[in-house]
Amino acid sequence: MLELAILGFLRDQPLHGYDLRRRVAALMGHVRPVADGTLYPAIKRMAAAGRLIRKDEPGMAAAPRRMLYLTPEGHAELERRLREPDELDISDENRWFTLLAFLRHLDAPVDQAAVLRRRLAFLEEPTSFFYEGDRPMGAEEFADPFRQGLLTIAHATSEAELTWLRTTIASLEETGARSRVT
Amino acid sequence: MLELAILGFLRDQPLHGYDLRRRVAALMGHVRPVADGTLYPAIKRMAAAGRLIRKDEPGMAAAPRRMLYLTPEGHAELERRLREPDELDISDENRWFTLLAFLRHLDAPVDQAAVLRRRLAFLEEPTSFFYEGDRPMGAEEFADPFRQGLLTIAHATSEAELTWLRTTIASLEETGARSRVT
DNA sequence: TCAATATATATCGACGCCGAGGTATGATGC
DNA sequence: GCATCATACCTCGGCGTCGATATATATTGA
Repeated sequence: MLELAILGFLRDQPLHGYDLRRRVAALMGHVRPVADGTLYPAIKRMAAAGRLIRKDEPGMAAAPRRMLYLTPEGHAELERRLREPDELDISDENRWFTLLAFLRHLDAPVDQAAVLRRRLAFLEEPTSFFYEGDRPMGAEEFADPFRQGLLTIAHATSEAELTWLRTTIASLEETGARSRVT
Repeated sequence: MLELAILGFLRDQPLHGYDLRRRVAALMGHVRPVADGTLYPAIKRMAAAGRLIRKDEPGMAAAPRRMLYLTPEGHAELERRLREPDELDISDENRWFTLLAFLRHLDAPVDQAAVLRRRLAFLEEPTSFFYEGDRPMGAEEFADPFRQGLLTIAHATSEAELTWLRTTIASLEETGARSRVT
């Protein structure tokens, strides 16, 4: 998730670690803040893997900066991660939101639509949070207001997303079809 | 998160590892499946900490089972975690949902309401996912339909939860007030 | 008869994440 | 003159998670 965000932000423009940290914090930090001890090792890992290169520059305000540039390998890796996200990227809301934040970097609308379809399929699958033996339990079955709320919120959330997904997929596929004809 | 779920499920009834695995998978596995290599070490850890004890029993269907019983220490730990969740339990949706699933085990309605208030405060905080320099960006500012969708969905989600939180807090505090008078 | 599946528990190495700590510079405020 | 803050980077130990792997039994179906 972190690596995807780094690749995505660097795709737009070169950044130094500190700036990257601020952007990542805005995107995901609300939910789960990013520690320096997570970010810098991740940068180091990705540099070692050839996905980005570091260039030293004098600092604007204080200490010297190490600007980070995405390499062609990094670019390819971003595309691969967007085009073929693994199941966790689809099911885990935090990861999914990160993916969504950079999905515009997949160039073909049909590919974007294909990713959205996977999320759609995931949300359309019937699920139950609680079981009594083998029998799934509905919201109306327990007196517990918290579990009722849990199911209510989960339902409302997925309805909102389903609506958005369906209209967006339709419009993307229309765009894709038109461009094939042209 | 896993430990909270284990404590919560065992609070209702003794379970063996395999059964626990199924219940945990239903609650959280939809989003992020629980591996055996995560569950069993967690059980072992908690047994070592005195929060549960294991008793061998012949298996119903096959291999022998190790039934898990919550100890008074485990019971106290569950209560502590429910009463004083850390910030991540409040902000991370997956953790929050887990907490919500077992919040009924806090006996005082005022304590339950206090926890909901923390989530309410978190959701009421204004946040922005993206920044242009220092300026937060609204949904209408980017052409990117995916980032627009991201903000739209996040907004719809939190509206649904806010509504539920406000009504539930009100009713819990009314109950609490009534019981103090009685 | 043999394979697959469900039940049932457990370990191990690899790896990523986190919090704490450390270093250095320039601007701001008292 | 000095402390504090924001900028800017980095390491390390500890710990939890994961995937692979191992073991054993009973049932179901080819």
